[in-house]
Amino acid sequence: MAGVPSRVTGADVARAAGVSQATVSYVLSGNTRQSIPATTRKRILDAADRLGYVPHVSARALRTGQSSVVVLTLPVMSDSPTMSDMIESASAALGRQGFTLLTYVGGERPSAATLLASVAPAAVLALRPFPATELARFRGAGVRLVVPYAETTRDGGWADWIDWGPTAQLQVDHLISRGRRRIGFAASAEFGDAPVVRRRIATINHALEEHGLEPVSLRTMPSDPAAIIRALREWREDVPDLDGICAHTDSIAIGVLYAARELGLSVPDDIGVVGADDLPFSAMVVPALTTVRPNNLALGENIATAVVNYLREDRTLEAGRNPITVSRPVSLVVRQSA
Amino acid sequence: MAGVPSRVTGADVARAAGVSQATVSYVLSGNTRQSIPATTRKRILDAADRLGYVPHVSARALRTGQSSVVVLTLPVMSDSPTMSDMIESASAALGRQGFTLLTYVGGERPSAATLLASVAPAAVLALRPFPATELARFRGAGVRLVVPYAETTRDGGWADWIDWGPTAQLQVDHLISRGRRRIGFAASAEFGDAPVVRRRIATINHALEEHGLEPVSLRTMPSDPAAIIRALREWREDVPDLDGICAHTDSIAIGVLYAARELGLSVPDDIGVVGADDLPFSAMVVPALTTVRPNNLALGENIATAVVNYLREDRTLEAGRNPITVSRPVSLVVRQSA
DNA sequence: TTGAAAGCGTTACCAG
DNA sequence: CTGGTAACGCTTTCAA
Repeated sequence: MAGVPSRVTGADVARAAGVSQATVSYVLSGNTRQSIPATTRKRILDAADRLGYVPHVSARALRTGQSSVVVLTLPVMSDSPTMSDMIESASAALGRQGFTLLTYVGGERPSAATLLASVAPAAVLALRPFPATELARFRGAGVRLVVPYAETTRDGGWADWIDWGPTAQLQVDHLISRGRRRIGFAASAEFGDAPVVRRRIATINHALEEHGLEPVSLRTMPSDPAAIIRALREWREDVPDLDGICAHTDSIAIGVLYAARELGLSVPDDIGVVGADDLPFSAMVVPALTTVRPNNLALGENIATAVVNYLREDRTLEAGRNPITVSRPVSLVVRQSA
Repeated sequence: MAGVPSRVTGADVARAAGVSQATVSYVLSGNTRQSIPATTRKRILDAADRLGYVPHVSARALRTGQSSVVVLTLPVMSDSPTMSDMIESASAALGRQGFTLLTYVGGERPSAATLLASVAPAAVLALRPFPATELARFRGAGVRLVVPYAETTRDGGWADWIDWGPTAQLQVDHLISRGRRRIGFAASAEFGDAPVVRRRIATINHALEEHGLEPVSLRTMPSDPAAIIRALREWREDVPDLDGICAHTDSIAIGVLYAARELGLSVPDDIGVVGADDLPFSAMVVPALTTVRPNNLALGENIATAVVNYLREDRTLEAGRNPITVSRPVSLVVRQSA
């Protein structure tokens, strides 16, 4: 029979090294307030290594009341490289600061209970605001920071996070500078009217107003090819002078390009299209997509920095106060579609 | 001053409900071996609710030695919907069984230490085999299952996992049935010669051999548009009769389609291309991509089931033994590219 | 049916 | 500099 190889504990190491458990803890947890002679230290380190000692996280967390886990909750594991890159770089940056980023993918929003029943995160990052009741749960469980994605909710959810303004600004400015007068926003069904979307539309409208142009025409694009064609045709019927489209993502933009071609419209002559994300495909479609390229590595690092600062400052969670704002560096990539 | 709102513990609930801490534990942890009268139970539940009690996972884990966390480690947060869908459905299925799936994105492979220093997972899933030393670490930390992605490594890593055979089989069978005689495999630089890749090539070669055809011609495609064109031109020069390409992913396939168009080649007349993944874009490119569509929801559920069964059976980790094999249901989607 | 109490593996105070 | 030892919050055995 296999038999569970019972765990090597600090006491085992102490016995092997001929010291007390306390001394082992001082050495292995890197406590600097207690000086330990090099020879004792080495004896302990050797013994720990030989025995294959692995500290018990739960015991440590129980004792210290601290956790090094940061959980990012996502409703779906998005398929955009933007999200991927951002997560990668945030993960690396947090790792450098001694934290571990773990991503939870679940339903609309994971209930606080689900998360708390499994890990005891130091911080929780989310794309949507949490209702006040869930915030309270987190606080009660010792979670020190919860950062929903954007905008304050009526019931006291957290405020701002990633700043989407510049993305929308670049899109609309470019279209206007190319002489477009009637701008539309092609939204994604996936995002509904999430704060992200509202923020971008607000930015666009602000720019349009400054130029004395009509407010943006909003349209949600489906994902089925035939449906996209229909949607664009109807959009053009409803807004005949529509001549510039800001797409929520490159995926949406590519769908619009496809539909335009099928409808016999010329891009960019009849209509200009600007995407957002700069997907690998976007350079290969015909016409090549003009789009907004995010610096996702920088974004991820900005997020990590903001989170770590908050945690280090030991601020407590308070709905609607001390909002975190993370800048999202972007640049315009001009190709052929606008 | 804010002041850390000290945590509500089981003792607090016991005091409020006028019972002992033990009784609280029986009720709140759903222990069935101990019967508790409905009135006492209700009193405890009410008190817990009123006080906002959240059980302390670390304390529980320390006491029970069990964890409900399953960690999936990924070298990069892949941007394919295949991976996304799979993770989503595995997460949901594991959730139904009382486990929480958390994804860790890190470097090549996270060192076991990183993971273990933060969470105490019940199981770890990975895309690449772990070296024996890391496996030992996991075992020492009480991790009950570690499942690398594919094939046994020389130093005793784990064996098989997801079965990629059928995907390759559908690709090559389709090309052969359409009269292609000289088949190539367009690989992705991202995957190098990962087990996944070797497995697929082996399957293709097996099929080719059965039909008395030459072994597959392997080529790694770059991601830069100009480089892709160059790569395809050179490939055609080296293998002039190349008339069918199995691509590792739809992304790769779309790159090939793009290069073929730029080189004045007709797809499918001069060369047939079959992708794998069935990305949303794949139906919209010209010519529309013939591809292999995975049933990712089923895949995710299969993974969850396999993991839970292992955990429930309480098997211990043993390199190279008791391999998990998860089937990956696929179907062929015939469009225009082959 | 309830409760007292023993521990799970750590950390950190305080005496030696 | 080192080592007892008291928590941390929970589960579960054993007695009442």
